[in-house]
Amino acid sequence: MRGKGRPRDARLDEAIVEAAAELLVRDGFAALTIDAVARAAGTTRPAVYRRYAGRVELTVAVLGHRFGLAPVPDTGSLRGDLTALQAHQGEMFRDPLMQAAMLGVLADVRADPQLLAAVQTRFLTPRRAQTKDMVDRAVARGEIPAGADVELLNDLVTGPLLFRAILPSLGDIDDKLLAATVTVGLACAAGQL
Amino acid sequence: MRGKGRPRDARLDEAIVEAAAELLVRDGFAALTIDAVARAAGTTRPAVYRRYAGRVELTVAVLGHRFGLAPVPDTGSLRGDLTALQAHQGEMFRDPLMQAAMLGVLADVRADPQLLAAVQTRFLTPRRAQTKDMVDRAVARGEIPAGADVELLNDLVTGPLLFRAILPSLGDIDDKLLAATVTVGLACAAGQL
Amino acid sequence: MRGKGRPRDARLDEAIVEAAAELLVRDGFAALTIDAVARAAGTTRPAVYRRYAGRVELTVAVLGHRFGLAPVPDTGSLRGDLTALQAHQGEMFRDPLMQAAMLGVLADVRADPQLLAAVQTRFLTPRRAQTKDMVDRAVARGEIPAGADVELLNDLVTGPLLFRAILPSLGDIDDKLLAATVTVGLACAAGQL
Amino acid sequence: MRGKGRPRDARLDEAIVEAAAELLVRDGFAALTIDAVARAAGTTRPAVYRRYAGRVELTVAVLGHRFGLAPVPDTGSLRGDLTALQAHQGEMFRDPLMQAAMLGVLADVRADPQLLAAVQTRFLTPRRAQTKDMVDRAVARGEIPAGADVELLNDLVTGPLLFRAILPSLGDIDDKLLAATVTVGLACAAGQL
DNA sequence: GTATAACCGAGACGGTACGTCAGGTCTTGAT
DNA sequence: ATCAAGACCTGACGTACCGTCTCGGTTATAC
Repeated sequence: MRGKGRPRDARLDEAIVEAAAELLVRDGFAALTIDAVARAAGTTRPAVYRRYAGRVELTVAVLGHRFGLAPVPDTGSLRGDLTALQAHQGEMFRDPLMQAAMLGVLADVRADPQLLAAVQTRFLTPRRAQTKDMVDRAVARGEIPAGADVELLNDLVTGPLLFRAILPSLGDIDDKLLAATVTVGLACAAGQL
Repeated sequence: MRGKGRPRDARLDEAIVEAAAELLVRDGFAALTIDAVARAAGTTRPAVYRRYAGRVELTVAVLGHRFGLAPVPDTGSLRGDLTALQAHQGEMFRDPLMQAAMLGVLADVRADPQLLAAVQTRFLTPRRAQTKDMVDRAVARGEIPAGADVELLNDLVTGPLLFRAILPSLGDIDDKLLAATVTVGLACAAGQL
Repeated sequence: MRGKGRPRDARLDEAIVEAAAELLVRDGFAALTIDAVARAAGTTRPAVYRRYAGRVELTVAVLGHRFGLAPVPDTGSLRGDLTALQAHQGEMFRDPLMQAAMLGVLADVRADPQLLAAVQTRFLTPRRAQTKDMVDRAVARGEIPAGADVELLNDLVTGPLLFRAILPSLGDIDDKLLAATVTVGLACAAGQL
Repeated sequence: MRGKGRPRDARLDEAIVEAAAELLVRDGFAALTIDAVARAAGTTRPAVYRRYAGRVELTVAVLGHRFGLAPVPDTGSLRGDLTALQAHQGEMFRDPLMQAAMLGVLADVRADPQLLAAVQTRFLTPRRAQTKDMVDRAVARGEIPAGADVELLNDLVTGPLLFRAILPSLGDIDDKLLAATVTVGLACAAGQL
């Protein structure tokens, strides 16, 4: 079922993604050019363009490769689930690669609706579903009443982490912040917000 | 008292800022080039460069011009102050200009420490001071005990708004979100987080 | 045997030379900018710079393209050869393109020895060789004694044409002038000057 | 009859012309900018522009200042007059200042008819008149018949000198050339061309 | 004596053109 | 159909210089 011509070099696939990740961390998204990636990967521009339509698509692929699907936690309590989720999110937003890449991708994505949809289905929707499952389980357990606003919950606990990830001059994403967001999340789930 | 050379054309000052604002809203920060701004303003590149060192500085100026110093509210109660603050922040983050410009600026700012400092002193520090005043007044009134973590408070109430502003596919920055953040802010100020 | 990269667009080659020629005739060499050429040719500056190092090189190429190697005449007599040569030179110096371009090139060439050498080998040396051949043939035929000063001959017959070509207010390069220079050339070749 | 305002600084007048002459010889006409002249003369651009409309006008003034009206020679014979004239012209065309400035002026003059007229009345017309006087005297003396073509004569004797002045790679303007042009001039005056 | 006017320096302005960089595309010849 | 190599065309860059203008101050003539 494979095409007729010469097959793609698998080592190039990997070299390109690795080169992109390294360049992102070292020089930031603004300095990420397909040219630089190709050079760092020991190949040429067309070889990169054959795999990715542009630097945004490449960066999204790099992020997806590194920060794949979150491990769905089921700790038995909503507090435990939320704590695990925030620990995971904290780790992700603290990662230098994520910090370097995130803003640039988001900035460029605004212009292209197609790209926006791709990012959404790859990153946002799964997380949202995960949060919903978490809340549903808590409702089933009788921990909280039904009817919690899952979107609100998600944004309240994720927003502060994102905020600190964006500007390096703000405080770290430390345990105190994570604990506070967990408390906020519980209150929101309980319908107190 | 005035400098010695030929004075700057005030109409150009305005035309440039207006052209930049319009282009930002229409095409986004990624498509904002000094070239395009100059053309749209009916002038030439050097005239723009004489006023701003680059597109980031220009964008920061546009934002500063539109979203000048926040009106310091003193409503007599912490709840009132927080509500006013969040209403103001909500309006700002809902503005298409802010949404179009913010991410690009933040992305480019990461690389240049000098630029970062400029953005910080122009936008972040004043807000932070404002929040601190608000809390101090509440302590003086006896509404809350001293010792609240002002930074944490600020990030908890601002982060969710920013989050929704970043991706147009998420929910709006509606009254429900603002009310929730006010409640979260009060709890934080009261030391309950 | 062709290079490896993408071949040059032949239509651009032509469009650039044509645009340059047209602009030269219309506005003169002083107004010939790479910018204007690129615009008139429907392309961009780099495309022009890839082909020519600057406006002087471009102009030299245009002249070389239009006033290629002179057809070597051998009419059987020195008088016939000289008449043919002067007819050809007269036509060349009467051409509006040559009149528009010549002075600017010569003015700029003075500064750059490398450019000077290029112009010399492209335009001066061939003509000089041609004149020498003409005289040698006449000597072989027995028309004139050996030992004529070829350089002197050349300058005596070319100088007056150039002089009239330079300033449009002087007289035309008419048949009377051409006939006079032929007579002068014959006298010079015969060693009477 | 002098204007009302502050009179012009005569030392500046001189400093500007001298600076221009020096720069012309050193760097050539192509590198002659009003800015450089002003700096070398120890003044500012507006002071130069107050005196000359541009670099061409300035250069013309410099040339006029240096190569003023030719001393009208009347040696008693046409041959003597022509020899004197050519000696003078040879000296002029050999001068580095003339060689540096001439071509640039002529190139720029083509575009501007007004400038062309100025150059003509300042340089060409006087010379032409001089040649005519010379021929008229010879006719009066009975040396030659009336009806000689003065313009032709002028171009035949001046052209070769100009030609050698234009390109530094050609031969010098030596005595042999001057002698040849004198002979040519005599032949022309005698109606033999 | 005072007003007027043109000059002076200093210096920034608006704008044209420059020469270059980097982005994304295309062609070639070979695997 | 892929690979490397490499040149292509284009949009945009940031800079240099031009000729002009504005300023505060000076120096002559004219009222």
